[in-house]
Amino acid sequence: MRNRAGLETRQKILDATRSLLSERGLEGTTVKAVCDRASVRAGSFYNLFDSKEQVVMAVMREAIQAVDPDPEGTGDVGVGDLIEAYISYLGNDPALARVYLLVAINGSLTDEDTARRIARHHADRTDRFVAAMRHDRPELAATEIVARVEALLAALNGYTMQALLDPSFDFAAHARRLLTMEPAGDGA
Amino acid sequence: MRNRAGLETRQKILDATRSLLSERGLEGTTVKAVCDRASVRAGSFYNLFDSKEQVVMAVMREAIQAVDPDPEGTGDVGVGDLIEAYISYLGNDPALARVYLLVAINGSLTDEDTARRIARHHADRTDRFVAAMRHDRPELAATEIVARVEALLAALNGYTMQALLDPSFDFAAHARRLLTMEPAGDGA
DNA sequence: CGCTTTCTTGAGCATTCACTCTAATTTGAA
DNA sequence: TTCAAATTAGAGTGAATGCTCAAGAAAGCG
Repeated sequence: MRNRAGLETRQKILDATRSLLSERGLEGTTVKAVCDRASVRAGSFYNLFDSKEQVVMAVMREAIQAVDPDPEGTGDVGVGDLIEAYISYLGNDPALARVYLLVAINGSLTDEDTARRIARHHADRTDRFVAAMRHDRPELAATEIVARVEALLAALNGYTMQALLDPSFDFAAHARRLLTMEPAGDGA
Repeated sequence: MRNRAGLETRQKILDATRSLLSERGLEGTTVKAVCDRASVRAGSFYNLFDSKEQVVMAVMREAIQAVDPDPEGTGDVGVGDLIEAYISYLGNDPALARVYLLVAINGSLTDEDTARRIARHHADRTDRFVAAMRHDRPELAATEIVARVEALLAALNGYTMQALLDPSFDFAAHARRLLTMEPAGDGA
């Protein structure tokens, strides 16, 4: 093993970047702050990463990956399972969830690649939820399922945002309640 | 009228700041960029505003105000009216909506005052929607109404975020569809 | 032990940032 | 027309940013 030390430093930098992004946002996450928190000098940073942007993107990819723990191939997953997985993820590592929203909204304005990445992830997530709802409610029409999933995910994202803004917000309870909601057909 | 010129310049600066925030986000909105777009020199900027933060806050207050056009005192407003108002606002001036989300998520991390302002606005908006839903469905229990409004607003915010990320997203159609959704009581 | 590769250091670079200041210009009341 | 206040211009400040680089320390191989 030739570069163990380098890998350890790399991890320290990633950890520092993730926590800083979560605590202070994009603007507050400077290379100096990252280096200080990681106990590393600027030279080491640029020995392992080409730019600040590259680290931020690495953390964001980490966040995207984590948003929905991968049930890879499991066919009998319901919407409830996906929601529960998301709840526990957001409870265990709120930092990553914050980073996701932060970088999505900020990065998408300036960086086209980020915008595509986020869009792609959202499409994948929608597909996953659609499959889960088809498993739960095989009697529903395809378009109906998509519409419900879109509303569900929008609400989930809205609650995530709220949790980011207000730490005392009970995300789990609100998220679970979404499970009991469904279209009435003809509304008020 | 002693300071008409100053007022015009002030407006030019506010317009430039709003559009820049919407297009490039907080980081991309520099004082130089604002001055360039407003065709004004730095000296004029600081003659009218104390700091960059002050202009950003002014635009944000504008955005908060605009998010829900004020029906001030009108008692017979339904949820549908509020949603339609929001749709037309977001359609007519997407820049302000983007600014709102942007500053809410970024500013709340660093600035405590912004965080309070956003929280307060969210509470007010919730109250408005609760009143509207009470008008539509007087038979529902208070707690039930609050729960539905919370889900509705979360979905609305989620869709807003999506519209910000993807300009081709049909916000109006999705927002209107939320009107037809309601809890099933006992879900799947 | 020697020797190459990998890693770290930390001073320092160019650039950009928000912001200041003085002098000049414009404005509007008298 | 006069004059003072309001407004603007634009060079300039210091601090902070992302990033570079030459030199040395540490690590792993023979």
